[in-house]
Amino acid sequence: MANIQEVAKEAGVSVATVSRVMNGGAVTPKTKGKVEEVIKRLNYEPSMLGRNLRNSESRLLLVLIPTISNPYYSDIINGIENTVIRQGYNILLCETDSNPERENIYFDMVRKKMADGIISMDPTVNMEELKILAEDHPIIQCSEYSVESGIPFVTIDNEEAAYRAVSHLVNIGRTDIAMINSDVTFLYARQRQLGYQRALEEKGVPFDEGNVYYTNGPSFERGQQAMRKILTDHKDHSAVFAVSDLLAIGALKEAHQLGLRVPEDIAIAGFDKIAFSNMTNPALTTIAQPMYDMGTTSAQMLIDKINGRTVESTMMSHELIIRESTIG
Amino acid sequence: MANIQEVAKEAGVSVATVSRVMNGGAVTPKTKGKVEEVIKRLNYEPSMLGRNLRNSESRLLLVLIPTISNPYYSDIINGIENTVIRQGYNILLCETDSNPERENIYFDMVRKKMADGIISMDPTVNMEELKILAEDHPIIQCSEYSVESGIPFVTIDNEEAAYRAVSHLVNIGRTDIAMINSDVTFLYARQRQLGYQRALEEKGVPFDEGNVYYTNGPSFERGQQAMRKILTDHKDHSAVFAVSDLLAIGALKEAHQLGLRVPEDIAIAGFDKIAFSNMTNPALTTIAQPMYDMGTTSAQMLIDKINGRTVESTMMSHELIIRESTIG
DNA sequence: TCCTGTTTTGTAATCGATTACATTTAAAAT
DNA sequence: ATTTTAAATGTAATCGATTACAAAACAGGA
Repeated sequence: MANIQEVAKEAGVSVATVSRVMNGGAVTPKTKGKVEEVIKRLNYEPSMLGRNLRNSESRLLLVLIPTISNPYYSDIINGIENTVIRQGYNILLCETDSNPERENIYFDMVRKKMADGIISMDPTVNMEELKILAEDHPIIQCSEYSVESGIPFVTIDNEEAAYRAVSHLVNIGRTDIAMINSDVTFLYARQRQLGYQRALEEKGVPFDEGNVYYTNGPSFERGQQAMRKILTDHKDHSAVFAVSDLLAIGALKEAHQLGLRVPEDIAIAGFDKIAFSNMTNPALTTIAQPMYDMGTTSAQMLIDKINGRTVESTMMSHELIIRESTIG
Repeated sequence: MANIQEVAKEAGVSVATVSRVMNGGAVTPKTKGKVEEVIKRLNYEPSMLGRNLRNSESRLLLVLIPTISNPYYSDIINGIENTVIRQGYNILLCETDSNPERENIYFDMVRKKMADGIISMDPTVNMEELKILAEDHPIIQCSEYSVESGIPFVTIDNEEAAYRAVSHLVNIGRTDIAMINSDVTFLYARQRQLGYQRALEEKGVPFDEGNVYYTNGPSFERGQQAMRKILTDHKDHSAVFAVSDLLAIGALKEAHQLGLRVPEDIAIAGFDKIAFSNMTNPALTTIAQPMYDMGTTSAQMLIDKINGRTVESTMMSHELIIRESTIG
């Protein structure tokens, strides 16, 4: 592997000239041609390590997610990726597994200059640590956020979205609605519960804490468990609102397993519009978040922040997608 | 942000001594304590950029996948991640979108020393380019591979696995089996078709090319399309073998949509045992690959290769998981 | 005390690029 | 032809670590 010195020597010029040829500096067409010929002949590829050290940047951005197995993140990541690649950056997908140790490895990468910034989408992130890190390094929150942290964020109006989903259930005549929530330590969980509550109270249905079933994270299995609990409680719910599609799909599976028809016996609505929400039978009513745009927006915000520009938190729009699981 | 120079000056020692304190060299307990105090006080974090340049390594490994939205990869990636992190590496998840341009960006990262090696899981990878890259850089193929490339690989016996799945369908009395294959430019697709063929012929059912439905990639939508075609061809198939769970889940959805009962009217088997294969209704019969182990194995192979050790290609075991979609 | 051998510490080169500044070369103006 | 001005090129410092080698400090033995 040739380096810039060898190219310079072979072409009979200085390293500065080679560098200029590479980066579009002022060089005579003649020398440029000569150098380019040598570059091609020696198969020279400039080392990013040298350049990065000199420029004290890595052009690597971290994207923190709790797990890649939740398809919720895939479109957001797509948006991020397309945005940053166009500007000469790359992303490192960081799966924390909600493990503080793992998380710390990634924080360390930023501290040690191996990454230029972070987009955090991890609801389980250690906000204290993140806040401290944000004092010295560019960080953006996407989807899940904390206002008090002072770290810019991109999100949707969770409360309003949940309100709309639950209102829709009420409007099709299902007032007896159970809620499958995840963990109220997460802001989105609290916000969506508020929306659920508001929709019910507005229709004169008193809010009953007993109708909210909390799970330990938004996974398929937890959705199954919650649904089993709901059905064995024998409260005759005619609808279920789950705060995530994975939970809803789990609930759907369990309802079928226990011989119920969806939506005839029980309607189910999810949240997020992950790809799989359309693959179930019946297809799932859900809330669509502008995933891709949330990705591009947060990515651009991060790059702006890296470049010293000031950035503003953004609230994005959402949409209720009515499908088979709540029709009838 | 303090650097090693400032720490050295502040502690009244040389940079060499600071480096030794950081990396466990020989230092007097007294100096060690003094330096550590300064490190803590100045909040010093050694820059990886400097170290990496000096050591000409990045300790970053690339993992090439066509798309993160295919959950097939998540467990493999988990295995890779756990293995490499323990050895001081990190992975960069690279989504190529089957786009040669994107792919080239990642290849460039290796050429430019921003990554130390590659685990390729992308069936659409440009094998010519990969082969050339492998001459100068450590590369391992996982799951999808090419023997002729000479690049070490980790895989399962696709032909045998498909043979078992199809034999199972025959054994439950369904000899009239359609196959939903992806693209035969992929080795796994050809191998699984061979297994399908062998299972049929062994039971005296002649192979009929007309019963194989090719799709443009293993996605849910393609599975739906293929199933629609199968059912409108009116050949009265009593079973479908799909080469991937996503295809099978699409087929399942379409069968339901068209009013068929699974497995009573038509049995469906998939391949890969992705998490969602258990969330459908009915749950999907499928082939389990030792995903996590494939991840750890290929990761260790890559690290071995980086360290100049010789590595051998590995064939891993698989398992037929019989579930509701083929019972009855 | 002096010498030897070992351990600790420091000096300076190195990794591979970029870039400020100095110098040379070429073009334009007189 | 000479001076002025602009463009091209080169020299060397720099980014922040590691490490070979040199030098200094210290211990033990005579």
